[in-house]
Amino acid sequence: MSPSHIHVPTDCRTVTEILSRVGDKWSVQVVVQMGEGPKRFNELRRAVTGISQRMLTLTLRGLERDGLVTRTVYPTIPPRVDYQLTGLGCSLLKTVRGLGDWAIEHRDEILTARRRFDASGDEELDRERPDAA
Amino acid sequence: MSPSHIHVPTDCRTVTEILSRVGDKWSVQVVVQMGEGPKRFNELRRAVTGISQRMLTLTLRGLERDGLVTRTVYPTIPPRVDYQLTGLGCSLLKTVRGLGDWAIEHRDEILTARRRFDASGDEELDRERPDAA
DNA sequence: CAGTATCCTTCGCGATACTG
DNA sequence: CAGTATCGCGAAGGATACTG
Repeated sequence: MSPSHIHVPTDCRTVTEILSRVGDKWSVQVVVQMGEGPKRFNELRRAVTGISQRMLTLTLRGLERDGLVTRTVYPTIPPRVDYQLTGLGCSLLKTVRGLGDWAIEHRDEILTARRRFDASGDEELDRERPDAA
Repeated sequence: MSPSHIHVPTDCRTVTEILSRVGDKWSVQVVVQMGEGPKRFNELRRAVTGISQRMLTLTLRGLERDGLVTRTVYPTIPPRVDYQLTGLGCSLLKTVRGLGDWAIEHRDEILTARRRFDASGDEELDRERPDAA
């Protein structure tokens, strides 16, 4: 019943905390993979290039803890575990896509700005040490 | 002229890279502060509670490098430096607010899920060591 | 297959001191 | 006021080995 439309300082920390979830190295990529439906552990591992077994486990635990994914164990041999986005997870995915689209849309602008910035830094160095060239 | 609506693998890394900007500890908070207009260095420092001088400098440099803020130096004594969002920076702020709103909206759901998860973990421990209680 | 446990490295970040 | 330079810690994350 707390008025969520009123911004109190507490919200800032909460938002930052949740943003750090999104900002961590793997969560978003894992969530995106599950967007297409339930996935098994090694299926995710192959889909998310570069992730280690350890980090996939930790990432999935974190997402499960926050109620973003469900973990379903089928006690077969060999064992089978399915991970699936919850409603909350789906809604996060949608929101995150907004950011993803922004990134793709402005990718070139950013890369260009970066090159300009780096280049202008080099110029300053050249002015300090004209004999460097 | 590259078809930005077609997803090639390269985009994933770019998106991740830009998401990590958003996910870092201070960038978003600094950007939000500048949303209300140009700000001076120490003004930002006071507004963003907990940030160190070093991190504010690094954060601002990063944002400037990516073309998200401009840095204007007034060669007065004492020196005065204004930081201001660019158009690109403003558009990022808008997008990030989407995520912020999501976080505020689902804050309680997440916290509840967390408590449930942590509690169920304790139960399992109790079952393994019934004498622990 | 789906993990857990352990070790080890890298790096983000804070604290502190100094400068134009 | 607005930085830069240096040091050190703790957490994040990778590699590897082992298990039900």
